[in-house]
Amino acid sequence: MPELPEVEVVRRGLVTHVVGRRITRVDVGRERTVRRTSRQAVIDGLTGHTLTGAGRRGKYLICPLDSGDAVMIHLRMSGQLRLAPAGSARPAHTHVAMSLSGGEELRFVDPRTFGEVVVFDPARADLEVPELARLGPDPLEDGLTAAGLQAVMAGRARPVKALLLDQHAVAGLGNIYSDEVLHAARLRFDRPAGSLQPRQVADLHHAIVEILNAAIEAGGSTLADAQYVGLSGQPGRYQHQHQVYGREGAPCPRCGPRSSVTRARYGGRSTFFCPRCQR
DNA sequence: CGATCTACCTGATGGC
DNA sequence: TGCCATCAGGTAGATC
Repeated sequence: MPELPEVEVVRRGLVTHVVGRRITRVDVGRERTVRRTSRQAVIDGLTGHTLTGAGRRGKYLICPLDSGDAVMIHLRMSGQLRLAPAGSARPAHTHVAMSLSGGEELRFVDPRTFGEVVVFDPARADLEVPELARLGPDPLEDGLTAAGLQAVMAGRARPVKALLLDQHAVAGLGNIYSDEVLHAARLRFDRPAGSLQPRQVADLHHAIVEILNAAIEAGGSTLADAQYVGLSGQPGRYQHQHQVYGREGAPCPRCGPRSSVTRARYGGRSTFFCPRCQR
């Protein structure tokens, strides 16, 4: 599932392959993908225009257009952006297809249709994409510091994992990376956030930055369901470095055979941790 | 404020 | 072979 590293890999792909190329034609299949506005608004907002950049905040892609508008793309659970030769067979669940000058097509493919494509006026962002303003700091884009993380955690009774997953607290972590980060920082998912010692917050901050950067370097994580691949269809490689996520029953990489990775249910989702070294 | 639940949606997988 | 239940999880919103 796309979290910050996967979205960042896609963003970089857009910078390399899409920014600066004119969108000559737009097809919108399923209306649900453009539900925020309308089919026509997305077609009109993109056709004949060019992405002048590609930005990211948390898991949101935000690309300015030469019209003065911007396009926001959120992959949610199963969305993919794929670049392919024009005229090649479109994958199932291709909901938006943008023909680019130069003969390729940028496709938004999303089996579960949770994802979104929105063209909006940045001057009206508060009205049209209000969630962007509510995002917490992006650990990489906004230079989140240990002190900044401390401010997020301080005095909170909520489990530390709940805060890591809360995009209003910190933007970009999802279920996979929050489990990995907590393992690296030796913290249990259900530790009250406010109970962390300054040293532990510093460790957590360090783990967040290190793991997100390492995952980006590795091209993101592609799980068995292959829900995430990059712009050119390339899978990520960071799943091979996962220490706990999806590894129930395996020996803890830090404790060895003395402890095995345990799966718990937290907030309706799977949580993987080592009961020995995470406290 | 927060905990918990639900909705949204499809595909893969496991049990029988 | 099919059928049904379950799981995957990002985010918003309702409810207590």
